[in-house]
Amino acid sequence: MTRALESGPVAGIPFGQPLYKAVKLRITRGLVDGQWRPGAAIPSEARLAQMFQVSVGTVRKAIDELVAEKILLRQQGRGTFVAAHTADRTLFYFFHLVGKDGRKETPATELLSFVRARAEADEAVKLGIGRGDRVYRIRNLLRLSGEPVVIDDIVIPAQLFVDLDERVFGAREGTIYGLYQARYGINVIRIAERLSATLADRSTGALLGVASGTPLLAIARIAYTYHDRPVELRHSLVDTTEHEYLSDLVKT
Amino acid sequence: MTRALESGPVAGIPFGQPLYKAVKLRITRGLVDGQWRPGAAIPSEARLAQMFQVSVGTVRKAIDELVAEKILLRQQGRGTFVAAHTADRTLFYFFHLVGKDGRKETPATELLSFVRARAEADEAVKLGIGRGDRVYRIRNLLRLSGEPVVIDDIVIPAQLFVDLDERVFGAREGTIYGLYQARYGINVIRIAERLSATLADRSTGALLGVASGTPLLAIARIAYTYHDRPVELRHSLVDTTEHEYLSDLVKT
DNA sequence: AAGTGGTCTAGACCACCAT
DNA sequence: TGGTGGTCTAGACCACTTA
Repeated sequence: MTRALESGPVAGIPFGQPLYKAVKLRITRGLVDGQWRPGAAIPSEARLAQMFQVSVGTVRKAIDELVAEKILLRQQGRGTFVAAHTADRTLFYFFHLVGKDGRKETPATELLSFVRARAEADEAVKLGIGRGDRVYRIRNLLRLSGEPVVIDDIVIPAQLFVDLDERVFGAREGTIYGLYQARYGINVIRIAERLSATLADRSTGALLGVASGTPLLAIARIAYTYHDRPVELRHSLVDTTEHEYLSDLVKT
Repeated sequence: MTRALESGPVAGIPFGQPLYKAVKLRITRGLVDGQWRPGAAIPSEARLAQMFQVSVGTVRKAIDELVAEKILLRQQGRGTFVAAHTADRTLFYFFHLVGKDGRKETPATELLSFVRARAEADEAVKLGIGRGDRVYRIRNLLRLSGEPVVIDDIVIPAQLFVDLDERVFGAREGTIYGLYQARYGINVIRIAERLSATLADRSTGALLGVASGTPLLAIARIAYTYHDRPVELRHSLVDTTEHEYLSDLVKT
């Protein structure tokens, strides 16, 4: 088997790409179309090698990258699994607040409002949808140890989350990204965040139980699914009196 | 060659460790003791395999991890190089501020003060030194597009940076971490940061050209060298009027 | 015992770079 | 042209999990 894929076993792949990239794309396709669901095991490396007519080493290299991206999880002796949005994973990869003593805690979410609306121009650009397309706007209050700490304003395209409503959102078990994943097949795999400092106005101050003029951490998030497709905007206001935002590049 | 290293070619390694971990440690040793210097190439994979009496694949796996940690850089056809603290690398991995328009810019540094002092209790713990050990305290003003944006307060142990003084610090070419690396052989390879929101007091406001009471982003950083050894504390205050802090997990 | 991922080897060939 | 890293293969054996 030569390096380039001039007419290989993996169809629909650009020429000149390494074989393992093609294998990675084939596996990703299986994830996108729901062939292998979150929490479940994908076929064994030997089986995939057989399916794709490549060597096990090549399959391993493809899976290596997906594991590095936290899309797949390997468990020796058990198999390779599609990462699911459990509370633990959310806490580790998608929730960056910790107590000033360093402790991590799962936040309790309280739905403040849920409305149907239309995308503003800048939102449409960031979400890759049309200006004026339908969106849901969701406001949540997050508590840590019972105290209000974060106000989250979420914007998601209605076309991706058909028939989502306040009842479904409120009745979910588990995390918000778990709901996206379980009910709508949308798997958030990466987020990008921009942080700045701002001041609490009267209404947000009231929600967070702080005086207006209190400094707050403002976080603008874009959440992405496979192939860097944006699926959610989220703007957070954080009272950093007792908590901090942790930014730490992971080590091996 | 079996998996475990009961009495292998690589001495001084715990039993039961994979061979490639031992190889990785041997390579890291060469980096720590300055055998292979930043910017220079390490021996070829074939040569290392020969030196360590292992297969090329095992050397590659060790290097793979060091490359993933941004400690080494591979360049096809040229060799594998020790990452150096160039302005570009700093901008990409150690400086997280971007303009609100998304543009990255190298900051201009102005030394405000340089004093010899002794470590406070909490600083000593974070730096892994004794309480009261000598440290340098350095205050810098960072400008972006000519405007003051950041105040940096740096604390470093004097024992690691012997004979550092204001003149040496001010006369450096390149980045601060470049100075640590070139003159003291201390290679910062990872940072951890905690962010919160605060208010400008009168003196910091004056330095940043903002009114007291302006919200600022506070960043507490610990910088690490090999083996997770802390070597620098840095506290930053950022005017986020025109700039934001970018937190983005890197993709493959 | 069977099946999974994890490690290690040896070798072939390709792509890229310097000379 | 020679040396470097990059890809791909094939096979052996180990470690771990499950039944």
